[in-house]
Order: sequence, then structure tokens, then C-alpha cells
Amino acid sequence: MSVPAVTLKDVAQAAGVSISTASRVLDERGSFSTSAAAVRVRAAADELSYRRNTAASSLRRGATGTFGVLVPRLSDTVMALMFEAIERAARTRGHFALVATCGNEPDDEAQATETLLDRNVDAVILATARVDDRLPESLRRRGIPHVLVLRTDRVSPSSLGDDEAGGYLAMRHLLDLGHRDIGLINGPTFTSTGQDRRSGAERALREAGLTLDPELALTTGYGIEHGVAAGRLLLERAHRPTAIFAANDHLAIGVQTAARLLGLVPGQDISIVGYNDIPLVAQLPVPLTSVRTPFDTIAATALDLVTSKSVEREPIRRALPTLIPRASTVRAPL
Amino acid sequence: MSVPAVTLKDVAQAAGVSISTASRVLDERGSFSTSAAAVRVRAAADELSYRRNTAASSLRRGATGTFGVLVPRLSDTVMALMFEAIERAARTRGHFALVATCGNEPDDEAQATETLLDRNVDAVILATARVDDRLPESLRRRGIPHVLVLRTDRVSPSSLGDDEAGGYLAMRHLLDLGHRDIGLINGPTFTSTGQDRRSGAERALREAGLTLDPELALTTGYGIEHGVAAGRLLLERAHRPTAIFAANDHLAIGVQTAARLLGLVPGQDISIVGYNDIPLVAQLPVPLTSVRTPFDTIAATALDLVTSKSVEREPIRRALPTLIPRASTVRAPL
DNA sequence: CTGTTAGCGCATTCAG
DNA sequence: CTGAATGCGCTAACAG
Repeated sequence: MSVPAVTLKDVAQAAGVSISTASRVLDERGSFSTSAAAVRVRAAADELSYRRNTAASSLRRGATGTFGVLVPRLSDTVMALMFEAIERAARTRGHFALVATCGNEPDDEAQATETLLDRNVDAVILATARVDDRLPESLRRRGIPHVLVLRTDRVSPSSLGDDEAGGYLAMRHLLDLGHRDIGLINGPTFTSTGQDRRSGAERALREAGLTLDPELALTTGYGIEHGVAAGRLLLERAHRPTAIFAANDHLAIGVQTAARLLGLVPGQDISIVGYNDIPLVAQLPVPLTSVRTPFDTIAATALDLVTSKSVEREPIRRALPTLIPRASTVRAPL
Repeated sequence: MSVPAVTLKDVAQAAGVSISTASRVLDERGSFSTSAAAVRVRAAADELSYRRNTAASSLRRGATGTFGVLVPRLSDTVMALMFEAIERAARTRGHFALVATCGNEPDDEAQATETLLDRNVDAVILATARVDDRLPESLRRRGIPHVLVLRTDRVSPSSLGDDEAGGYLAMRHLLDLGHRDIGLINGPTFTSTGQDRRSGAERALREAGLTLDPELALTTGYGIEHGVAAGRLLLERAHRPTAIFAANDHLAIGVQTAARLLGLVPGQDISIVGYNDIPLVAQLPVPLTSVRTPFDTIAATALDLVTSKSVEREPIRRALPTLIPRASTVRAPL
């Protein structure tokens, strides 16, 4: 910085103590001393608006009080919400969260992780995991503290929403409304979210004495454009479904678009359920029924997992989602 | 990190040179040496997968190669896109971008900035500026390198879209389609974007021999819910406008929602133009005509401004936006 | 081009 | 509880 920074030395001098005393008093971890010297040091630090030099502190401590978060992209609102929740949770604990984006390429994922490690983060939080991802394994091998969020490779410590339960809630909601011909648009099979939300949906169908019609179950990406394409496929069928469960909100918006293109009105001719409940969907022309993912809980649990030394506890934690019913779902026609 | 890190010393030893030679060879800034020793050092570094310790390097260099970016929220797609663009531009130059969020409170803005400065960022990039913001002034006074993006206080170095031109494009587009009764939903007056987009729109009207009907010009926030409310106000009028220019995409989506609520079909009964062209709007049931903000250009220019030593050049740079016409705008009824 | 030397600012020994 | 001394890993003078 342009302004010559005030260092511990300045503070110590002003307080009339040694550097090491000043360092100890200002150490936020140790016990809070109330000795005369401590009071003077704090006053001096305040007066001079002293701010610890993180580079020097990290170098010496070997830890930075920083988590590195890796997401595919921040312009995906789900990922932005997840990061914001992690940032809040970190701040609460006096830590800092640092983010890097890596797109969907496994290679870039590994490289971005190295970038984070270069910044001496104390742990890595990955929102990118594929079920067959090599990166978590590599982190385990190298003994690098890490936790997976939202998605899991089913091995490394993970904090996520209970996607099976969420899938169940979504499908059950449609069944309760009397729907029997229900389409499913699922996310990529390489994500645990894709797999688990589908399992949950199938469980709900089984409970109702139904099975998933393979012709009505599509697997695709997580973008709006995928939702449009999949929606068209389902809705152009001779015997079209009366409801569709889309495994994320973008897909569901795409289905709304597809419906309009075919002259169908969402929440009238076709019921639609999304997943994640991003803020946008409550405000759409036809507000979307969606399964809300508890981002704050997931973030807090993730930090617990990655900071606790005890490995013996259940390493894969799932937070229960909630279904938020809105105008996009209505009773099935008789 | 758990694995004992390999240091310069290890590399130097393996290459049979001194630490300082190794340091020099691996210095990415200086000229690229091809001497035998240099080759050996690079081989050794590669072999041992050496990674520079940023804390130590920053401490010594006094610079971190890091920009601190401050945004209100990342779950606002516009801000996420802006940050992603800055991140890309920084990476291109071998730098790193670090983000902090601060909501809309000026107090939190100042505090978040301090958090970034604590991390020894080389410069601060603010996407938060209000026209009467005190923070840029405080940064100028303290001699802290900074640049404002997207919004400007009209004093500090800034890189933004040409909002006046964008407002002109949007309004001109509607006029060219034959609309004469045009509503304007504008962003907060404390943002330069709000002010400038409105001026541009007014210029287009003047050129067409019209003036802005004050009753059709609303000023509000930038959220979807604001768009819904403002849209209702405009569309419930006895003599309702045939077109609306909303100063950002969220407002425009809100207007679409308001239209539907009143039984009007966007792109048919009412034409709507948004601003920023976030990816979502191209995929809506009625794809939205929008003014595209050139985020990558803005990011590159911002980094130029903040890294160049020359203060003499124009410190407020504006990148031209483009209008992307889509189905939400149609010819005015006769 | 090379190596030697001296710190960057801080946290932590170790003596007192 | 305190202060003096040491070095985290790296870079920048300096001298060869």
C-alpha cells in the first residue's frame, strides 16, 4: 500500500513494550489479558489503526485463516448462493473465504485447486465434485484438508442437501395433487445430485404404486437451454405428461419456456417443480414451486467438518430441504 | 499444508545452485534465461513440483499480485458476471482476483474494503460506488490504488459501460418500432447507471421530438420485485404505454410478470427492453430484448487503469454497449 | 550470470 | 508476565 504501513514495532514503541509483548496481546487466539501493558498495547494499536500484515503472519504461523472455495462458475446463481453462505459462515468464525472458478473441465478444476493452495489456504471447499472425480482422492492422498459441498464423491467429507429426500418431496407433491403421468428431467448422472434426486423421485412413485416410465425420464445438463430442449421432447408427445419435475430451477424455467412455445400455460396446462429455490423463481410470471436447499446449514456443517480434527464422525452430512409450493403446480385434470 | 512443502532451498540444492539463483530463474517477471543453470533449476522445480510460497513472496516483494474486488452481492448475476470477467482478465496478466461482498450498506462497504486491504491486495476494484459515496474519496486520500467498475462517483478512475449510450439505444429501438407512449423504469438515482441510462433515453426522445412524460417515468430499486410493482403502476393506467424500457434485466423480468398478472402478453400487447443481457433473459418464455454490457472490455480497461502509472489519461472510460433485439419488442399497434 | 548477505513483519521459542 | 533472539521462505542489494 502507498501509505507506509504501521507495524507491530510502531505499536510496541507507542505502548512502551517489546514487540513480542505486543504480538502476544494482539493475538486473537490466546486468552484475553487485562494487564496494564495489554491495555496500553490495545490502545496504541487502535490509535495507530494497526492492522496485522497477513503475509508475515501467515508465513510465521504456517496457517492463513483462509478457506479456498472452488466452484464451476459464480454466474450460476446456485453456486453464488453457496459461496455467499460459506463466506458468511467463515466470517462468523473469524476466517476468510476465497473463491476460484474453474468451469466444468476436470483439468481446470485441478489447476484452480493448485492456485488456491498456492495462496496457502488452510482447507479447500469443493462445489465441483463428480462422482468419479479424481481430485478428492488426490487431496486425500496428499493429506490436504478439504470438504465437498452440494455434491459428493461419496468418500471425502461432504456437506450437502439431502437430495434423495428433496427428490421425494418434489415427486410426492405432484402425486398428492393427483398427477400420474409425470415427467422427470434429471441432471447429469456424473453428479450425486442427479443420481439422488432421481432415486428420491422413484421412491415416491413406488410408494404410490407407480413406476417411472423410462420414456418420461430424461437426463441432461443443468442449463436453461437443456430444460427447453427436454421440455419440448416431453410436451410434444402424443400422450404428454401433466406434470414435470425438473432437477434444478434452470431446467424448470426452460420447461416453462418450452411450454409457452407449445401454447401451454404453466400452472394451468402443465405443473412444474424445480429445485434449489433460487430467489428469481418466486418472482417469475408463473412463480415456480421449488425445493429449497438450506445453503446456510450446508455451509456451517462444511466448516465444522473441515475444522474438526475428529475423523471418526459421519463424514457425509445431509441437510433436509423444504418444498415451497407456488403457482406452477396445480391439481391434475380429472 | 500437511505435506511438508518444497522450498526454494530444495530446488536450489537439487539444481546445484544457490538459492538466489533459483529465485531469479523462477522469477516470472524478469527476462527468461536459457543458461544451463536456468534449465537445471526449472527442471528441478518441475521435478519437485515446487510452488512459490505466496506469503513469503508477498512479504518480501511488498506486493501480492492480487486485486481485491468488492461487490454488493454475488447472487446478483450482473455482479457475478463482472467478477468473472475481472478474474479472467487478472489471470491473463498473471494476477489473482479476490472478492468480498458487502450488501448495500455503506458502512459494510468500508469494512469489507479494510478486510481486502488486510489481505495486502495491490489495488481495490469497487463495483459498489454511489454517486455520493465517501469511500472512493477516502481511498484517494490514503493513496490506495483503486478503480471503480460499472458505476462511478465521477471522480475516481472508473471503467464502465456507456450507460448514456445504452439508454439511448434502448429508447431509440422502441421509437424505431413506432412506439410513442413509452414507460421508463429507472434504477436508483444514487447510481450513475440510473442517472445516465435515463439521460440517454431522454436524448432519444428529444431527437424524435418527444419529451419524457413524468407520469410514465418511475424510479425504483434494481430487484425483480421492484419491476413487478413499477410494471403494475404503469400497466394499470387508463392510457397505458405500449412499451417499457426497464433499466436492468431484473426490472424487465418483473415487468413481464406484472404484464402476465394483468393478462397482457409481453412481446405482443407490450414491448419490453431490459439492460445488461444476463444469459438468462435470452431463454425466457418471451426472450427479452436487452442492452448488452461488455463486461470483458470493462474488466480489461479497469486493470489497465489501476496498473498504469500514468494518471494524466482520461480516468473515466466507457465501453459501448450493444442492443440485442429479441421477441419481447414488437412494432407498435397502429 | 552467480553467490553472499540482509532483511520483509511477525510468532514463537527460551531465559529471566 | 516480559523481552531478546531466532527464523518462516523469499527477494533484492551488493560484490564478484
